[in-house]
Amino acid sequence: MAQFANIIIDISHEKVDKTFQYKIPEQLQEQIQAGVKVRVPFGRGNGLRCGYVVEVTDQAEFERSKIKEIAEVVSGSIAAEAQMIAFAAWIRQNYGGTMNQALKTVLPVKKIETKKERRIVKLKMSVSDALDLLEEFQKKHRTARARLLKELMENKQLPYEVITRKLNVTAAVVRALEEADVLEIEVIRTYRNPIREVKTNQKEVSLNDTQKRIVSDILARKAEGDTRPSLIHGVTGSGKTEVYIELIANAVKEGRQAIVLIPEIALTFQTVMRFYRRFGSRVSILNSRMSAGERYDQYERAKAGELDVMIGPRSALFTPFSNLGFIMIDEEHEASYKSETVPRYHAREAAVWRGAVSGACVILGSATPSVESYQSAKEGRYQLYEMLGRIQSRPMAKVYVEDLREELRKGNRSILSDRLRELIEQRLAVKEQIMLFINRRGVAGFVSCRSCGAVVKCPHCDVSLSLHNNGKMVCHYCGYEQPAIHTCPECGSKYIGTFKAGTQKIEAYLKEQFPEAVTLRMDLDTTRQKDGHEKILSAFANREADILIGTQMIVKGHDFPNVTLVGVLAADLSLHVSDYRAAERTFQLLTQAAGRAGRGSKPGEVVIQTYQPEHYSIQAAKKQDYQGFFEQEIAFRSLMRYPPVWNLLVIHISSPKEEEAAALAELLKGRILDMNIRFLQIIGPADPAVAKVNDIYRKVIYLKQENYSCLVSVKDTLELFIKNSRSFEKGAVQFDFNPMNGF
DNA sequence: AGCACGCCGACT
DNA sequence: GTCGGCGTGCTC
Repeated sequence: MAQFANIIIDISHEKVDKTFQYKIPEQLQEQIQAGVKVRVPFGRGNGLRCGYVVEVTDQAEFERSKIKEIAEVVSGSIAAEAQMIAFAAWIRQNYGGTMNQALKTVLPVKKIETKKERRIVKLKMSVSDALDLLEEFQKKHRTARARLLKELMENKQLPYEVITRKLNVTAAVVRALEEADVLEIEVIRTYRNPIREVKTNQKEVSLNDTQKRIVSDILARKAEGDTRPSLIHGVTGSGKTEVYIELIANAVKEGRQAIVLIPEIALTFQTVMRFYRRFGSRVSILNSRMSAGERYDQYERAKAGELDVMIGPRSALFTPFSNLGFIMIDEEHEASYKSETVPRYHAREAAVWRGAVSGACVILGSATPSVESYQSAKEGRYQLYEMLGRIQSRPMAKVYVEDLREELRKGNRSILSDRLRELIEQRLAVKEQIMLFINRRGVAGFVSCRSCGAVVKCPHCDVSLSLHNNGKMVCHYCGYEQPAIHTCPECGSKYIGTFKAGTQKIEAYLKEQFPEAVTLRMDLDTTRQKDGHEKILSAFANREADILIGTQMIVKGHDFPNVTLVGVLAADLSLHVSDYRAAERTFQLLTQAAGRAGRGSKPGEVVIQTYQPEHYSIQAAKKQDYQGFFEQEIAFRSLMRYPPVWNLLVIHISSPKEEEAAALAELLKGRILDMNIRFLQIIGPADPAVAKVNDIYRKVIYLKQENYSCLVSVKDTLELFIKNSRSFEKGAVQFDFNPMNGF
């Protein structure tokens, strides 16, 4: 029976923006749980304040004698805020970290300038009277009053924060002067609306038969009480968005609210406008470019019932709607739905939880569903809907796979295969546009043979070895290492090494080969400035350039009707990162790239260049055969016991001292072994891809087990162990369940 | 945020 | 002395 409750006091001020521990009195035991609103004695005066229970525990984290008792439970509080606190508790439990870290992800940042109310202080007397009063204050050494009055005489009105912060005048002084009729305080509510006013067009779009069938089936299932999430597998251009909008409209009609999650990169003006035209100013957006204040305002508007729909990336999931009816996750396979900081939650899993708790309908959508989701659908945890035809029956693009080994054999050592070069020339001649795509991300130096395509792999893990700067080749899964090689072990060729070709090099090469063509380049360098991303894409959409070269950012979202040729320069790049999701990611990228070609009335062509044309992810992408890919991939995951068949928990250990990190890792491993869990596979401690960052040394341990909740309980045990062990004061430990990115 | 405590100049 | 006002620090 838990004795203590950690409580966050309901005062919006940084100084008390943390948890306080209280005893749970006997008679309240049953009512106390995360999210419950309570009243507690607080501060020296023991005045009763409202607060929310954030966590229930047996651990006294404070001197026991100083812990006070909870006074009472505030009943009937199923407020949005309480729900979000229960959400934080769930996230902490499932992904690790502290309750404060979980709260910070779930609740909006409270900052002084982000208050929903702005208080303005105005002078309430004539200047001559004020002058007399000022003299009196100065004479009597009432410095704070004098400072404030002088400033008010110069400015007439001042924001409250300026007075307390810059002028260093306490609230008590302001209140005293208010009572003395020297000044008055005006309260203004200000919300920032991030979307410009636009005429709305409420007219309903007519749905085709497939769209209608899906909408009515989802609604029927909901009416029957089937709470399972739905997965919509819809190819690019199949009209998924209309289905989402229809379902949202339905929830709104019932007086409920909707959250739409979109990967940040796809959150374009076009996308937002589609929702905005239908739902008007009751739609809002969140994005990472917004200031903390703007984001806070959006959460406040939602809480106040001024919004029906919130659109945004991962963090929009935490919009405090009180009667949430619908959660949509578009492009659900995207890695950006997994948080890269503690707590490392997955927005898809968290959305499913929130949907279940609030009775909201959860819809996942993708042209290339994640292996996890598709597996869930196959096993009946999700309901699957397929939308495999394009609207107006536009033909799918024609896909060519070009073997780069063959090109080398023919003597072509350039970055363009003969076919791609030929097709580029054709397109330039008829003034149609071309996109060239290179996947540079996560290319942690795998070594491949340009002659036969062989990639050096770990003999134990079936993932590529990475070439480290010290000349060794290392497996990031098990720590296996071997010296770097200079001839191919398969064919003896000396054309072996890491693949290096940046977007800049490619652009330079194209300028030389096709001097008449106008090129645009999109990568981290060219998009760093504000809206750089959007500028380049709209310039290309306006046909200001013939060829767009870029990394994966160019294959997401955006419609370019005049693009009829898409080239993938080296599909292998994403295939050989040392990551069990490499094949999945490659298939997704190739499919998306193919979806870019021929979205207008003209048919499209796609050229995929690769050293491994026989690989199933490339073959499946060529045939645009998701099913075929899935069957092969799930077999591989099953064989290698990777997620979603088994589950993986990665434990990151870091410390400023190398020996310390290694020692802590061993200590944790020892503790795990002590638990003596059956069928738990322990790998490591090993060095991660980047073993040292900012002079912090890192180690990783991988745990594999079929049962997810078994890994959660391992995490619980280790968290307790870490908390009670002094050895961990010098190091940090993070948990990552089923990671999305390479190690 | 709100409250108490300790410090400091001013005044009976 | 001691009173009133100001600044600081703490709140489980």
